[in-house]
Amino acid sequence: MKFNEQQIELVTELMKSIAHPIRMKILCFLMEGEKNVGEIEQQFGSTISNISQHLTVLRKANIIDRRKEANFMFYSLKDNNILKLMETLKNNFC
Amino acid sequence: MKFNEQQIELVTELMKSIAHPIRMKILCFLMEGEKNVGEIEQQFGSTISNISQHLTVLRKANIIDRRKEANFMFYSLKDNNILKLMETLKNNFC
DNA sequence: GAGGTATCTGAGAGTATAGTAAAATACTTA
DNA sequence: TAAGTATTTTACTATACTCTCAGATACCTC
Repeated sequence: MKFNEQQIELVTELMKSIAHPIRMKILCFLMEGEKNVGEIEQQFGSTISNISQHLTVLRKANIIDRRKEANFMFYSLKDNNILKLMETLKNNFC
Repeated sequence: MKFNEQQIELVTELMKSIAHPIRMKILCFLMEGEKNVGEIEQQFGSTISNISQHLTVLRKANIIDRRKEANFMFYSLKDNNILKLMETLKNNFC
C-alpha cells in the first residue's frame, strides 16, 4: 500500500482542527449559516477570547471564512466538503 | 441550538484519535482487512513500540478490534461507520 | 477626538500527547 | 525449561495544545 504523505498530512491537520469540543460545536452552529463572534459565544460557556482563538484555528485550517461588517466579524463554513463531512459525522456518530 | 454534550465529547474523541498521520495510515491500511502488528509496522517508518501505542489509542477509542492468534495480534476496523467516515474523508479531501 | 463595543493578540501556566528506549509479558518451539 | 518471537507497558523527555488574563485594534457614535 502506498500513501500520499502530503494528503495524509493535510487530512490529519483538518481532522485535528475539528477535533475539539468547542470547535465542533462552532462548526455545528455554522451549519445554520453565517454567525458573528457574539452569537457564537452566547451558544457556549467559554470566553470571547477563547472562542476567537478557536475561530483562528478553524480559519487557518481553511475550514471557515470570515467577513467584516462594521465592528462585527461574520464567520461561515468555507465549502461543501466540510458540510458533507459534518453531515457524515452527524449521521453516523451522533 | 442545543448540543448533546456527551455526543460532542464522543465525536471529538473519535476525531482526535483519527487525527494523527500514523493512525490515519493504519486505518487506511486496515480498510484492506485484518492485519497483524508486524504487517502494519512494515508499512511505515516507525518502531513497533510506537505503533503498538497508536493501536492502543485506536482500540480505546473503539475504532478497531483485535484478536489474538498464537503470539500475533490481528487488528481490524471495528464497524461500518468508521469505514464510511474514512471513505468520506478519501472522497472529499484526498 | 472621547468613550463604547466587538474582536484579536500575546504571554504564562497547566495539561495532554508523541516518541524513544528498556523492561515486561505471552506464547511457541526445540 | 530455555531460548526466541511478537507485542505491550513503563518511564522519561520534548513538544504541542488550551485556557485565562491583560492589553491592543478597529470601528462606530456622540
